[in-house]
Amino acid sequence: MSSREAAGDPVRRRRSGTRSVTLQDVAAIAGVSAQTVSRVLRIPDEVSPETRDRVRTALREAGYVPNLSARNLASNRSKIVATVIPSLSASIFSETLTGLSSVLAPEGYQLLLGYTDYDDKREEELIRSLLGRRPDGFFMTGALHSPAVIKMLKASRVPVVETWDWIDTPLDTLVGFSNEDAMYAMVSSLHEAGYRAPCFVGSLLEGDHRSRRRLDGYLRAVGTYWPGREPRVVDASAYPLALESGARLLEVARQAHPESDVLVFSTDIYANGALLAATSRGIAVPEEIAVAGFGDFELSRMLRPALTTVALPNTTIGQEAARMLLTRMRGERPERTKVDMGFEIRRRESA
Amino acid sequence: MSSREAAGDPVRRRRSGTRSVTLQDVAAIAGVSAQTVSRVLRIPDEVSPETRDRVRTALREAGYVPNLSARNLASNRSKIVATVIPSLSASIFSETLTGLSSVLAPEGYQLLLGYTDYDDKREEELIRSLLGRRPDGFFMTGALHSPAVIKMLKASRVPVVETWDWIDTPLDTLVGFSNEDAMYAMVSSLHEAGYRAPCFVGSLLEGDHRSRRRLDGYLRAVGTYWPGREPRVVDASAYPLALESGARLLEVARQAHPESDVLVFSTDIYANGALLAATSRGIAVPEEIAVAGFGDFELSRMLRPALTTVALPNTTIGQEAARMLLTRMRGERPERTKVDMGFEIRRRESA
DNA sequence: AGCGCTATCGGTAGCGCTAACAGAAGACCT
DNA sequence: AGGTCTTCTGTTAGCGCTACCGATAGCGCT
Repeated sequence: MSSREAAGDPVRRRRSGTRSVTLQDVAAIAGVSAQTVSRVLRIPDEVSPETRDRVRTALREAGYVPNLSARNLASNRSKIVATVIPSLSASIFSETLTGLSSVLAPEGYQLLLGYTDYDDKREEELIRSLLGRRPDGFFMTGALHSPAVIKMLKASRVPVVETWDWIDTPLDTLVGFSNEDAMYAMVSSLHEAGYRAPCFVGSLLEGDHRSRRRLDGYLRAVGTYWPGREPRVVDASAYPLALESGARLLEVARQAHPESDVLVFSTDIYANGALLAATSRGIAVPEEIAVAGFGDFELSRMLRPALTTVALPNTTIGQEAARMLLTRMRGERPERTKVDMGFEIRRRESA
Repeated sequence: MSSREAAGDPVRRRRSGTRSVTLQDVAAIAGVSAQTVSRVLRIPDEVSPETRDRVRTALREAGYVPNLSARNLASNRSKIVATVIPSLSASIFSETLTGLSSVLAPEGYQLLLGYTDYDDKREEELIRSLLGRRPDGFFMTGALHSPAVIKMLKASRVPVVETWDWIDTPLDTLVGFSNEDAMYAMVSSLHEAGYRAPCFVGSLLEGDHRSRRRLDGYLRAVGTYWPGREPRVVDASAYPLALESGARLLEVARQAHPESDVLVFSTDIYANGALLAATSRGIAVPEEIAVAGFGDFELSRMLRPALTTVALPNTTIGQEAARMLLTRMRGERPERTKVDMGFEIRRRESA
């Protein structure tokens, strides 16, 4: 202001700024106030058609791109959904992400992605940094979290949807299925098919909660069908999530429990790797050893023998979770805060 | 309102705000100014040890989570790298993302992810919305973009790294390889191995630029080794990127060009699907028909026969691109703005 | 004692936007 | 005619943070 020329003139601060086009610039071109431009962007119906057109022309002419940080700060809404997955490379989650994004993107939400690498400590840091963006919603893979995580999320009052698991009291909402029941059902199915010596092969990694829940289901099934029997278990924690590991684990399992008649893997990746290795080495599946998986990847039904496995609602979990979040983000209460998406045993040739 | 009773009392505006802990709150607890708290977070060395400890205690006690939107607005840095990939489900890019993130995360950068589904129009909208967050850097898959995209990115003055392709004049920096040369090399290798009737099978989709470049390489090779010969090409655009499609395309290609002795697929996904289908149907590979792929997925070397394919620097592209961005985001000029990560022909049993 | 320096802290303006209010102009009603 | 209501636009005050500048105290040195 020129009124500050006088003696006690306060210092004139200059900040670099974005040096990109602002609402003010557009307003100047269109000959209206910044507020009106803002309205054209957010609630065009409340602006008269003539001004609206004029402003829109100015917007195009100036090449305006709204600064969402500023919008976020002023409106207290970020249009961001923070998304926590265990790993980028596990293709299984990418289907869930696709489902999630396909529902959220049309509503103008962006996904801010982070992965934990199955490490609880990393999850904690990740969530802290994601919370910094003040997301409108939180998508979590898994439903077992450290007290620190729970505390942070509760304190933030952000709508949260937990997925891919099943617990009694979710943080906020839950869209998933019971890994334990699914594995139990798998072993039941194998028992029914006549198998008598199953061996569980899966990650017992600290941070891989879903794999542990599958183990729980396996243990419970063994308790039911072979009471008193020491369960056969092979820990796969040391093996990366890759087909190659499945090949190795086939060896390890047959060494550790030669009497096993079926290997029950905690994921299709291992199972398919084992299947491929068995074929290469001339081990007959399912005659010599049967194989079962978890996840029903596309490869699982393409291989010969095709893999017996548990089909999971990969994509639909993402879509349903997105709908749940949308409801919560509108401030409404969904009819049900827990949705069981179920699972399905797929009996094929491998077992 | 009771607060406005007084005569000249200026209107007292109340905004809801985040209602979460702010710097002010922490400052009040620690008995210092907000500015000092801010310094403890950003440049702790400039604060005396005693105050620093006091502030840190207060930060913990209050459960402070910085509002990055506000920080972004004030500092004009977002610590966000916008990341554009064609598809979430193409596992091949997830490796690149892992590489990217593994280098950027330790530096405090978050990935804001978007995917285009191989659609140029969607890419444009996506980039506009990503730019709204004022990212510090831009990671692009591919190097061929619409004029509108180029204009927006140039205007934003954000460091950009294009990847997975090779062109003369990148927008800013480029970390990739030549899809055309790679495919040319593959066909050369097949020619050298004695194949005489190759057939290209791949997406000719408008937005799938990399696949088209592979076709270009194929066409050039045919021109070199079989001058005058009409190139055999099967358009796979209508088939989703899945193993199942490979099975179908095997049929289609053998129908369309029965005399082909080798099918050259634009991606390992199709190629592996074809391989699996051939095995199921008793078609001998490579005797009856040989198969070559592009990408070298893990499955490709696990199958029997193992797939002859082109190995690409999936993960290292991400890492190198991240380093490139870091340099540019520091405002420095990298020694080279174009880095060729190369490729490698992997001769295996399928061809 | 006075000077210049550094280390440490606080005050203030402003980043670009929107919520909340205010006001003008016309439409409509009694 | 006067009042009320609606439609449209502008003004103002923040949102939570950091850049920028100043102020103060303490230090070593002449």
